[in-house]
Amino acid sequence: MAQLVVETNTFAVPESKGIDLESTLDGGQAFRWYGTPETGYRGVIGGNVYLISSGGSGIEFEIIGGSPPSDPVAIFTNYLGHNSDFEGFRARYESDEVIGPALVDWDGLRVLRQDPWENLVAFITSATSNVPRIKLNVGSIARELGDRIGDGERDFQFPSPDVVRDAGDDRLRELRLGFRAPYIVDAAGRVADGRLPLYDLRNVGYEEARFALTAIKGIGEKIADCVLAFSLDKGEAFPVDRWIERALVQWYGMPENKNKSAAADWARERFGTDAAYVNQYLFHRQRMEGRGISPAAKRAD
DNA sequence: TGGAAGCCTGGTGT
DNA sequence: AACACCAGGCTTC
Repeated sequence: MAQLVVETNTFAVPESKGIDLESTLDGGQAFRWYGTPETGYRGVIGGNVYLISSGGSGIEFEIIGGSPPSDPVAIFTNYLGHNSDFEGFRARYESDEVIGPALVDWDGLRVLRQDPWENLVAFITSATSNVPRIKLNVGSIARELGDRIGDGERDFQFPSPDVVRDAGDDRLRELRLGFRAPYIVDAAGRVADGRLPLYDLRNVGYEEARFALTAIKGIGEKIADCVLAFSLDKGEAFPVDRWIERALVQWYGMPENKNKSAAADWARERFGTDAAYVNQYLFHRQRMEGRGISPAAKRAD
């Protein structure tokens, strides 16, 4: 079948100048990007395969798979998140004792605005897991249940909720999702038939949205807060894992006896709608320091 | 109401 | 190279 080839499928996004692709795309909030800062990153947003790299004047991207949308720059900019939110956060926290230095060291890190359904599945798979494995799991679901939209080994559109529901948990077990398989199938059914109005949760308050998510089996407070932060526009979301908990005690003097739930409340009280950005910077700093990667060393190479 | 065990499987370190 | 140990959590008891 003939396909119209448009030669201008490369776009520059000047307002994205300063965004660091490595920490933003491969730092634990999104799981479908592969590559390095040198080669650029290849991945899927919606029904398209993108190739992304950093240029002198901002991020440049090329659509290399799927039917090109009418306004790719708008879709891409939306995915990169709300830059105005970041500038406000930066202004409020550049003098903060803890976040201030992290803002200098990792100032290209942004909170993305992803698709809620795909993001929900990704974080259900995140339970007792790690980034490489989450990427493997999400990739398997896309490859086995989604439509091919490019010629690469990972160029598949993430399947819709009804397709995942109909696949069933035996199939997901085959795809090595383990004990998370029934959780994913259950969530898929709820989204597919509207019992969980996932996309509407962007338009309700944080508490209400969080309550709706945690009502579902397999979604506790941590996973809910990840989805709320990374795809449902909730600045108050503050996912607490062991690393974040440690960071709060170590850097902000939070009492050690708090459990994760109380720690999240403590942080939300303190950071308000900046909580999600604070969380992401704390998490990234902990993760990098845990790997012995210092900003100075990064700058040197 | 808090706390610990068990869950699937692949990454990580030795 | 193989083999423990354990992981960015949740539900259940």
